[in-house]
Amino acid sequence: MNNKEEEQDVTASFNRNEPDIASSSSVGYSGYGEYFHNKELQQLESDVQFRQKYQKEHRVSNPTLFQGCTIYVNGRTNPTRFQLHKLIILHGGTFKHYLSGKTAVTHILATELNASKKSSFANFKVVSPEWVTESIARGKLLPWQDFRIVQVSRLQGKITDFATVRNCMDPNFINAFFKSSRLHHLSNWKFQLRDNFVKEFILSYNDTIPDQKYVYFHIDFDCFFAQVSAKIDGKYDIHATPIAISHGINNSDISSCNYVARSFGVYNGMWVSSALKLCPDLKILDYEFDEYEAISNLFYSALKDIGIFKMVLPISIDEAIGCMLITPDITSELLTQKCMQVRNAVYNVTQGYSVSVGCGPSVLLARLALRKGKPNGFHISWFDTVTECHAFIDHFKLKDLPGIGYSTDLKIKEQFGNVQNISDLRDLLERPSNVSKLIKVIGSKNTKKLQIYLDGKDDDESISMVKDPHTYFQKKSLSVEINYAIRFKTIDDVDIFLERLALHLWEKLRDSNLMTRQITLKLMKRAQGAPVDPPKFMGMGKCDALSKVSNLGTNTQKFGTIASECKTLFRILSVPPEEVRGIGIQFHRLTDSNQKVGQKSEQREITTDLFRKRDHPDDDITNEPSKVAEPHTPVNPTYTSPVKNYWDRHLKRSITPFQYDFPDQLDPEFMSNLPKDVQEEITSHHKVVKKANRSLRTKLYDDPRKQIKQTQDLHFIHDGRLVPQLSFQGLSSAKQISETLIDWVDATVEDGPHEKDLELFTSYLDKLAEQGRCHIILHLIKTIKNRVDDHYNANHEGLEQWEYFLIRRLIPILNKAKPDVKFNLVFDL
DNA sequence: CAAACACCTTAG
DNA sequence: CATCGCTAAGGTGTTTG
Repeated sequence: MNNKEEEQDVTASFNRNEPDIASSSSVGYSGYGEYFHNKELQQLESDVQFRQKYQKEHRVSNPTLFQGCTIYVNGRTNPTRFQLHKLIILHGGTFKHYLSGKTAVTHILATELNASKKSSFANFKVVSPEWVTESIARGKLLPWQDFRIVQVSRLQGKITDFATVRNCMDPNFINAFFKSSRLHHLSNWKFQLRDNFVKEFILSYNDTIPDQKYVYFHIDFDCFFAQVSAKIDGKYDIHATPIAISHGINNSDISSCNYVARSFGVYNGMWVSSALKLCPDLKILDYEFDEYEAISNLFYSALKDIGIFKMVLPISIDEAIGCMLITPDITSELLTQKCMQVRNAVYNVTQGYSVSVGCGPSVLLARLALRKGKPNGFHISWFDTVTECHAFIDHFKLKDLPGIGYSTDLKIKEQFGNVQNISDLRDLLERPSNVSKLIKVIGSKNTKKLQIYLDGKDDDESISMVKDPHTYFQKKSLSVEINYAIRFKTIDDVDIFLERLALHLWEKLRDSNLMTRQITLKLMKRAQGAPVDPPKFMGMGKCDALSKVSNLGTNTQKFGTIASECKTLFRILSVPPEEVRGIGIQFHRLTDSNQKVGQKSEQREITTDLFRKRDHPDDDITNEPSKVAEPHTPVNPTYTSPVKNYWDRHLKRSITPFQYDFPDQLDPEFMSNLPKDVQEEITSHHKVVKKANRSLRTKLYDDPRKQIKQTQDLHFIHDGRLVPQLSFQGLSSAKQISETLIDWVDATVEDGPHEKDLELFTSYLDKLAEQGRCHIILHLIKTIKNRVDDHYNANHEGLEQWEYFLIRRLIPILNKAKPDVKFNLVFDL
């Protein structure tokens, strides 16, 4: 099995030998139990057949390694369950797909066990998959005890059971929440699938793809969660019992329900309480996230192994688009055959899960066909005439079109009255006046997209997904948000939580080898008049969404910078902590951190020499969070932060660009009357607020010494032309500007300069650069550099920021302005 | 008038 | 006891400079 070719060969023959039993609902069985029993027998038989065939083809004798072992694989493993299945049966073992059968399982393979699995598997030999691979490698059955999965809680060291996590200030809250959040899982799975796609794409498509035409197959599980959870639960017939997946019993979302339940009017997204009114017999089952992932892996490997797709585009955990190269001999018979082949392959590889397939000449038509094919079937939208195509599209509802959601649907109906089917919209848009009305309501791009869809064609986004999937699936932003169970009492709570949330996102940034240059903080604020306790337990209720971006001016992967920026942004948004119902952080404008700054261009490498004597790292990549905030334990239950009181006192007057008028200096008398720990609390808080408030603009205008003299519109002669005299902060003489810069550096050695000021200053230099006035730029940079050097012994964080600013933004301006100038000019500084 | 920004919408 | 309302991307309208 060490041989790569042999391994591939195994995969191919493994699939060929699966019994062809997937002719959808026509499988004859009288009850679930019997079906289950038959299914298992068939599987056993096929395993044995496969083993025999393999032995014959490869002339190997009867394997005995795992003889007598009946093995079940739990959760996500490496190698995958699919691969382990092959390994086990090829070496004489028996593979069990379910634990619910009568035959005793001798071993369970798992990488980790959660608390509930730990207790339910207590009487089994639970081992890691290495037991299988190592045994095969050594050619003998190794003692299972050496591969025993001891305790997961020891491995993870965290209590992530939501029931034991008291509230959002619990250090394990974020983990506990995400572990149970279906939406988090959906997003995360998508992230992984896209990531894998991009990685595989580089390997398998490094040759440029010719401008190919495809036939698209949109493949989607029928009520995925419901199917999988029902199979795990094992008690109900998915075709006879109404089933829904949800956490709770009352105001809890139904994430997936089967078609029996839908026949009662139940739908996804409905609360359990209302669903039960429609369908009192509805069975509510739990999520089985590990199993969803395992089945999805089988699903994707099945799609790749069929061999009819040039490319399989990941849409989600249970949904993919297969792209088949178009050939001249395409017939509807051929497409029919391919659809059935896909359905059978998935059914067999996943051991009994049904998918539906939609097939068409565009991504859009494949999607609409899928809708028609559901459930447990397929449909092909292949038309000879435009009229036929229009007729097909016309009978769908507006909301069936991708991109038309609840809100857009409503807007269109409000504008045009009751537009039921797409045909109604087609008729409306015959008149140009209606087209402009539609543009007013949903915008020009959306209108254009709709018009393209009316012809059964793909919009630009779908085209770019298909033509340039590598770019399309590349990550452009990273974010995290939690809008559930968020309840804060003090600004301190917020800071601690923000730090944890930032840590979560920072880890993703680090793991993806990325740096960010722009951070957004997003808050959900309890809407005016909304009840403090919303109908849904711990829910966010009706909220207003607020957000604020911050440009860092440099690419960073520094946890400290990121966390402190988030805290600053929170203060700028000025939402009282107790009104916060949701909180999120986003990173935008990402760059690759592997691409070492110095490598990129000769210029940068040389410019870093400017500061070489300081022996500083030349990028922002060193960044381990020094310590993760631990929760402050309240002194007593009625404890309210003195920071909040202090804050409230200054909340009344609001005159600055920011909503808070915070004193520049802390009142010493006020401070000295406070206990020491409270003093510290205020000082640290004050520091962050100071940064939020600090802006060179406001500061300078407030400062009477720096009252701006109105400069006359003088012009300097440069390069034989008249150029307008530039000014920075209303100051125009070089001397005045230098003084300002020195003050600026002095004022910001501790906390670093404010981004707004940096931008202001850079744009001033840019203008100078445009005019080729390098000597002035040089002079100004030199002024800053000298002043920063003067402060060097102070060892403040702000100095670092100044350095980065000089290297990253000022020197490039200089280089750009005079590319022919030798770099020793820079050294003349 | 382009870029930046805040906010909205969608999908699964 | 309840309950686990995420996240990336594209669009729109307004402000800014």
